[in-house]
Amino acid sequence: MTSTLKIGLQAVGPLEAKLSSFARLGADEIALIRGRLTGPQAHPARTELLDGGNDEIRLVASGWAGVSRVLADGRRQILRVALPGDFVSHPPLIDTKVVALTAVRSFDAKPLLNDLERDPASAPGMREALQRAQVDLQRDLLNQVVRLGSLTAYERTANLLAELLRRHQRAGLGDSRRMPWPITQEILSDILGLSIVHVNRVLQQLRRDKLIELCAGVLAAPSPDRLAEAGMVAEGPPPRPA
Amino acid sequence: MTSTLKIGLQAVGPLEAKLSSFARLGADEIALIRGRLTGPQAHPARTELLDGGNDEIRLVASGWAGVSRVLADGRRQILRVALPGDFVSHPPLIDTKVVALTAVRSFDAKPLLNDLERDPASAPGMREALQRAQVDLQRDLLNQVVRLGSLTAYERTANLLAELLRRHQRAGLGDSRRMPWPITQEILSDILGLSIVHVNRVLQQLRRDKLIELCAGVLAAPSPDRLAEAGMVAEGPPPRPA
DNA sequence: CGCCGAATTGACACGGTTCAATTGAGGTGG
DNA sequence: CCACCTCAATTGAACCGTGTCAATTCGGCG
Repeated sequence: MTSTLKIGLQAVGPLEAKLSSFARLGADEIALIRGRLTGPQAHPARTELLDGGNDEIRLVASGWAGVSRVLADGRRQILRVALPGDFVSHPPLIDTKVVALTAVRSFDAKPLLNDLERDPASAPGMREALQRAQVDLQRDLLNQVVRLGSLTAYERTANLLAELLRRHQRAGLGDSRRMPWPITQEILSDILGLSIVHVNRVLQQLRRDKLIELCAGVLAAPSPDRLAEAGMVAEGPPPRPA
Repeated sequence: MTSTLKIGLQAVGPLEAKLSSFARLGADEIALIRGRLTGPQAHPARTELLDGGNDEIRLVASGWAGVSRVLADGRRQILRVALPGDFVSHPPLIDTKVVALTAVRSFDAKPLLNDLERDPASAPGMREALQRAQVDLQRDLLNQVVRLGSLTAYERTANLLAELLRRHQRAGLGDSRRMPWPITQEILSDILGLSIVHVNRVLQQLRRDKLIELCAGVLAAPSPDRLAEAGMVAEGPPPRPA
């Protein structure tokens, strides 16, 4: 077993879990995922994930990535967070890059997706799952607009944390109450469109309100429901289990 | 010539102009647009554009529509504005509806899109144009996140107005300096995530700064470039002309 | 031990909201 | 033709959420 293969086996976990939550996958389809992921790469924090290729698509295998736009005067907005199991590609918005928020490992997802496009019928479960994942992505993006446009700092933060918890759970990372918490408050402030100082105070308030606990790189929510409620989360029905 | 056909001929204007700005369309393809638009409908302001059908897709022919989410306590965020020539469908986010911001006329776009899906090769120009329009839509959505997350009220407003000017121009409605302005400041405040009172003050400031003029339902920008600059607009290269 | 980035805290400034009242512009009925 | 109603736009004043600046503490890590 080569080192690459070892990495590959770890890597499929989150993607496999995520897709399985959207549609039932056959053993052959899971094998397809494992066999078609190539070009493993390690990205130190703060580096870009994509090079020039305009149609590049990579799968985040571990760590958190962010789609971020930097304005002329230095303000930075992170448009979306990509967790393990998520795909990233060049955003159509100018001055917008995909950067590693933590250390990240990724794979080239082009071969896998090309195969599917060429012969959709060969992996019907995958195809449906990817479609649903795409819809989910769009939903989270719309929700990010609501977060930034209509929620207070406190609600905004709770809303984001609830979303990240759900996504981690779906990717098989952590349970519904706990997830890794690898990012700084500065990064969080760039996601939420708040100042770093205010993020700090909001997090403290959330802790005082017993909505979250934060220690040793792990974020725990004693009651995910109360957290979601505080964040005005609009919950749809859970996806069809596999 | 029936009344419906008359409406149809007016309706293809914006869509035809928009798509033509993305790819060269053959005469047969334009005829396809005209022939395949059915189910014309008139929507009074403040009503929903879509009924139950989950896969419904409609083309806005005149007026402005908005994708809006209403929170439990009544706060409303308009996620995106749909102008003539834009398609609308059920958003994946819960509690989110497509509503008429002004009086709107629309068509059922399903037959047209179904034809294209069934036989993509029959209208290659259309296919490419629709793809580019889709990318453009995604870009505007990402930009809405930046607007709400990182820009001040003044910048936010300038940025939105610049975007609406560009989109109107692309749809062949008004030139690069002028566009119809059919919405109230309350609606604008729901797009920008600001209070109605503050929107009023920002608009006055923009007028004092000679960035916009507003009268008789028409918005004029003496210098679109300065407006875009004030809005921190990240301009990409213009689309390939037809 | 000493360094450095991240987290935390306090004081203050400011952008934006809220409340409340006024003005202006159609639209309708007497 | 005027009176009246309603909704949108406008204005003023007070309030408050959030940003800014600056200093301090904390926690790894060499």
